[in-house]
Amino acid sequence: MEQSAGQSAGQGANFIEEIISAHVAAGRPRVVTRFPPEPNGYLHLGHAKSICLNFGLALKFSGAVPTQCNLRLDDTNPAAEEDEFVQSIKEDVRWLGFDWGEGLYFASDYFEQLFEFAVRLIRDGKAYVDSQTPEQMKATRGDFHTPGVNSPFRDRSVEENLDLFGRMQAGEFEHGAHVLRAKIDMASPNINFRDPPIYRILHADHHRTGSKWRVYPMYDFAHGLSDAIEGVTHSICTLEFEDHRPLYDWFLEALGFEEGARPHQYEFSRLNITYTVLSKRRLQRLVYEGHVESWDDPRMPTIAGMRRRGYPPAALRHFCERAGVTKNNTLMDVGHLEHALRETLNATCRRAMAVLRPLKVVVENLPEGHVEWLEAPFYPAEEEGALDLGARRVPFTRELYIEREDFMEVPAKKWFRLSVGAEVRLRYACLLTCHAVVKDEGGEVVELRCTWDPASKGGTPADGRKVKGTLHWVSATHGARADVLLYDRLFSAPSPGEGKGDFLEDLNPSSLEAVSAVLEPALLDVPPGEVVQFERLGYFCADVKRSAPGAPSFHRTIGLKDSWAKVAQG
RNA sequence: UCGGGAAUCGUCCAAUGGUAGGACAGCGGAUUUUGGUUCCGUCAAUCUAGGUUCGAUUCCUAGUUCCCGAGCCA
Repeated sequence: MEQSAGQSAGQGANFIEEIISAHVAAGRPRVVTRFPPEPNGYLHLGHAKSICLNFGLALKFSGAVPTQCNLRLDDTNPAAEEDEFVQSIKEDVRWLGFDWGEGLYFASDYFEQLFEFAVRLIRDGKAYVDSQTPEQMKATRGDFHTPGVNSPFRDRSVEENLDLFGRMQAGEFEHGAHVLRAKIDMASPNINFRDPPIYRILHADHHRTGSKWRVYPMYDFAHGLSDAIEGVTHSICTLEFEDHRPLYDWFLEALGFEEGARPHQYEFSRLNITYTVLSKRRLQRLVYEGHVESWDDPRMPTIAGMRRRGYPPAALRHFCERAGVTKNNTLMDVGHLEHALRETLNATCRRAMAVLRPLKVVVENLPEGHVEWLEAPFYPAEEEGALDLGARRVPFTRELYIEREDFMEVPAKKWFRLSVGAEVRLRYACLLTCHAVVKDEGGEVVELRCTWDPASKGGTPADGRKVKGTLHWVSATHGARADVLLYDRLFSAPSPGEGKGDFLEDLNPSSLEAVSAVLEPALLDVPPGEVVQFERLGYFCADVKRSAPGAPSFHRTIGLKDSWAKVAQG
């Protein structure tokens, strides 16, 4: 969040920063933004981008003028909104690393004022109660090619409108009987101007105002006015609201908010990422139809899901920062996200060894019952002067496990892992040569007979001979058996549902696989929520939900880059 | 084709009349007790056609393609 304090946006500033820079340069006294989610679902990566943008802007310009970014829950539709979502939203924004200070608001805080604003519009002849049925309204709205026609109720008197609106709120009418509409222009080429509804009857209790209200304001009416009430200067939203902007301005104008002191709306394009879905509707289906366990299923692109998966907040922030802010239609390669993830994890995670698919190795020239505790650092010494952040001891015994895929009976070309007659290094331990395989009745390799070179203890041979392959391993006698969950992308198509009827047809059937792994002893101390690199495999997170004290339950956050896989493919 | 938007390497983002640059991905190499990391190198783009200009990604004209909009959702 360092960057020159916004005096001049400078090179690489996005278009919104440039606009704000110009405003600040022209003497605007403050910058106020807001993040306005509707509490009817969990926040996802698309929201993260908006959060980083809005809160990031307040941070960026704080050196130039007083700034603030509010968190406003846009709770104007009690039918869908729940307090559970309010809590998760607050938690997610905080976890991402942002602070709304005193600026926690609810659109429902303004219901009283909003109602008064509506009454004012009626008094000014700028709003009326329409008593057409929803079907009639739809039919008289016209379409892209034909203008709408005026409602027969359009010219009701102010008194009648006031009376009806009051009785709507008094609960005298059923949902759908009447609606309050702004009186604008039924022939406008912008359909949002064709007398948009601004208040509807909803006999639903609200999570904060209870049963007080029987009419609730619509988005177009409530949003801009809430911005104005809060003193928001820059109201940032996504592109689909672009042609709502004239309406946003219309309400502010109609209610006398002076140009120059009122908020303005700016739009940027929403985030799309390959192999995932980021629409609230689709995420709801995944949860409610049971395709995932919950909103925080580690395969979900929700912030809660990604947190549980093992994403550090910095990875999300870096990703959003690099994704940029424009009005282009984009589909970002998920590789950008994965890169931000690995980059962050690589810099912070401890290393340890675990074997996902164990194959037994017997070190024949080691005595039965032999145990030697070898020291292994938690962090690789990448550079000179790198901090030594501790080490653990790993038991070396006669019977070990290595990764099944690290042995090949008939070695492929460029294979420098284990095969009969080949020598490899066991990381931190020694050089090891395989002499024979033991197979079961089915002909499957179940055990390798090997010998170690005692003059290579620690992994460095006395004669300095080169060994290309280094394998991870775990003692068969000291290793702990544990189920490890391997998550993969939720969808197998870059654009789920594209060209198909339903995005669910592209669900990846193997997005979750459980393996019975063997963990080195030090892994048993990993606290829930921590991510550790299992060397040569990837980053694994001790799940906050499934772990028990002293018995972490790991899942894969993301694998390491695997250039051998490419070589092997040819 | 009614209105509103957008078009730059495979992907994302810069360049605001003066050498089209960065990141991700890819490819090649060096280093490496993780086929990881790191480092070096390399491939690769201005939607099209006209025009203005010494010079156009940028300005003008015409076209093309894509996205959004007809909830009492947000």
